[in-house]
Amino acid sequence: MEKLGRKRSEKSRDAVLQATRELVTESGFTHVTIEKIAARAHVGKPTIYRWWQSKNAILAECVLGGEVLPAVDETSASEIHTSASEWFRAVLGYVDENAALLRGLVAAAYEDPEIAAQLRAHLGDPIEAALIEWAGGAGRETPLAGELSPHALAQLLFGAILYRLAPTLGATDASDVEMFDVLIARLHTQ
Amino acid sequence: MEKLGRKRSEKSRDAVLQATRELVTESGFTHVTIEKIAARAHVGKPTIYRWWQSKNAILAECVLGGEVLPAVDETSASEIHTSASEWFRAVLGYVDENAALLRGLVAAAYEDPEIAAQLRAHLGDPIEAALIEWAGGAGRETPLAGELSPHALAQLLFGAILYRLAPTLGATDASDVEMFDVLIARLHTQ
Amino acid sequence: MEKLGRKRSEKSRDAVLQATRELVTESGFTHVTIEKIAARAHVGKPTIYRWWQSKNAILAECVLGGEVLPAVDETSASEIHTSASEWFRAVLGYVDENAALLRGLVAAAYEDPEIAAQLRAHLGDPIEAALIEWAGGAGRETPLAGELSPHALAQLLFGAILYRLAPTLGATDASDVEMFDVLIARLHTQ
Amino acid sequence: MEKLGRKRSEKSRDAVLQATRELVTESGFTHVTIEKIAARAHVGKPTIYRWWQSKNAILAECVLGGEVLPAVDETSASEIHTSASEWFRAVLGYVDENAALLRGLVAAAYEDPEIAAQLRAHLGDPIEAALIEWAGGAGRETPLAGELSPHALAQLLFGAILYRLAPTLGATDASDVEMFDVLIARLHTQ
DNA sequence: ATCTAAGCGAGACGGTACGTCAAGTCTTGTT
DNA sequence: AACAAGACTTGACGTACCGTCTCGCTTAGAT
Repeated sequence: MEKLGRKRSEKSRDAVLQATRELVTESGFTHVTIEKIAARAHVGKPTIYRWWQSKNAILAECVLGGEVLPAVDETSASEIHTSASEWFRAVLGYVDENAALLRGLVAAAYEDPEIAAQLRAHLGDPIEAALIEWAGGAGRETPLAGELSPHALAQLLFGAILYRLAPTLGATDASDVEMFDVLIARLHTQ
Repeated sequence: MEKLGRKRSEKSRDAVLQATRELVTESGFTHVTIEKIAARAHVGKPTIYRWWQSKNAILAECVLGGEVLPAVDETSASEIHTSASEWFRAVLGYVDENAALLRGLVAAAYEDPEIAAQLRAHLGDPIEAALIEWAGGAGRETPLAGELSPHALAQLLFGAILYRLAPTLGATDASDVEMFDVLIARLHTQ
Repeated sequence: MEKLGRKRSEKSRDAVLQATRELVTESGFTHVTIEKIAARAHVGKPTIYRWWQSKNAILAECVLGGEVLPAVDETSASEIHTSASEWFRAVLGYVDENAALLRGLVAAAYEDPEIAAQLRAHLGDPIEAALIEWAGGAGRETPLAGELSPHALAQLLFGAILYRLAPTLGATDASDVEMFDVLIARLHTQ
Repeated sequence: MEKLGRKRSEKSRDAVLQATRELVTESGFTHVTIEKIAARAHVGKPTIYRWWQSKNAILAECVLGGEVLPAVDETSASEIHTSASEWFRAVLGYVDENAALLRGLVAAAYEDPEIAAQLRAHLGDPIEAALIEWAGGAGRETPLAGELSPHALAQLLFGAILYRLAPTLGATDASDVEMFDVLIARLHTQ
């Protein structure tokens, strides 16, 4: 038995995501409503509810929809610090570009574990994986005596991103990158 | 010209704060409404709007109302690490005790700069002040070569608290304390 | 361009009007609130505000919604008095049957010209038209010397209805009909 | 035991009545609130509630407070029509001067029997008494065959006043006076 | 000449209803 | 069967007034 009826309209999907991006950027996630999204996207509300569970889910798909973070290149040990530093700069670049959207998503994550899980999957886990890779693979996951494990360092970096995203709290200057450079240096020192 | 009219009812004030604490703990900040607070506190809605600007403001007063963080004791240099470690443990204890309320407050901070400023004033600034104190006073505020400044370290610790508060993201285990111990060791090492 | 979307629910419309009729009869128009109407009719407040401008407008539609007054039969000149007397008795019957609703509507008319206009259109104008018909048509509209014009008589009868509706003021006995009989006799005398 | 404490402040009383008169004239009785009266009169709300039962009661005292209608002069029979006509003109003059206040009072009367009773006592009863006087005293109260009794005529005139007060409904022209002249002529004819 | 009880302006209180906004569901007709 | 449009019930919003209740402060007869 094959499926009957019309296929899902990609045009509507894209219009919804685009409208959401615009509205969040313009007025902040709090002031975005499903009704405004539907109106801006020329889409019926039932269409939205058919495909997304909540306003949070639309936002998550906006931010984390495609490929989010760059892959880690395999590099020689001598270039690790340079490569890692560049990689984290790219991460921060992505964060800054999507600051308004991510801010809303982070706010949502504090009340909705589902969103928190998606944030972890698309942001936290890749960071930790990259650090483990640089630290020398899974075998080195256990914390070094008196030093930070890749896991702990990932937490720290994720926290730094959360801090940077908070309005007023975090400046958007380069201090985070320098912090990271100092910390990453600890990873391999001995 | 003296103050005329009836005085503000402290009973109502306390009832509102207590009701908010209960409701946030029971169902999460998102599901708390002004109407439910008013009903639970046996208080009229206008009374709430007379004294608080928003639901966020009530929450902020709940969490940050009294004395929040312990003061830093003056200690001898030899005891710095012990003392700092204990102090940060106390901070985390406060955070864990008020986790549900703080989670809501952090979520609000991501959309409301006013709340963000209060969070910084009551949590971030005391942490930074303590670190500066331990680092040897204002004269040592500038970052040490290859090390973390007290300011950067405060950002890192605040970020760690944000991470710990996020549902699913942060575990409530002792790892943050250990992270802190490692980092604080860097402050004075040279 | 055709009409899109869902049609207006006649069920809701009828429920609102019925609930209003009941509530006005039970407790008087002053104590009727939109919220009570909505609750009794099991209808949302926005639905009410979508279709009616005010509480007054709902009441007006309740009272003046359908066919209000009986038409005037064409009758031979000899039967005019009998016929007119019967017709006015029917008018008073309608007034008495809807006394509670009309009382509220009249009260509203004194503060809201819109309601006053509707009252005139559905009650005053038909009365005047009937009197003109009995007086011999439009050609006889001008006042007879020393007598009452149909227009003046209509004002008098409308005033008598207002008086009868006022609580305490007007008795609900038959005196109005007799007054009318005396007055109508003046219309055609000579 | 005599009364202790301060006497009622006549200044406050007058200020309340004056403020009410102004507010009703400016915006209509519906939009007048106790709070606005208190503010305009520089008077506390409890002072108002201490002396008046309701907003209606304040209005009633505004309109019907002093001497309302002129007394009927004793006149010779030959001058009755002239005298009665002048008297009713004076009544209509009073009505027109206080139209805005009376309109509110009439609206209130339709929902509040207390107000209706006051209206009858200060307006309806004097009219009926005057008509009885002109008709030749109490002995002539019974209706004349085929004519209107003074009681019926009083109802008619009161109704005409109600009609004249209603917005849109009644014009403020002289037609009511002429109507009255025609009717009063019926009183004594035979 | 005090004392003291009531009246006073001001304004906060617990409530009720307002009119609006948005949520998520249901209906209608079109593609 | 999925779509755009839009009416539906529900429930919370923030505001306006209600009528009551403190607040200190007059004010004036009783002591």
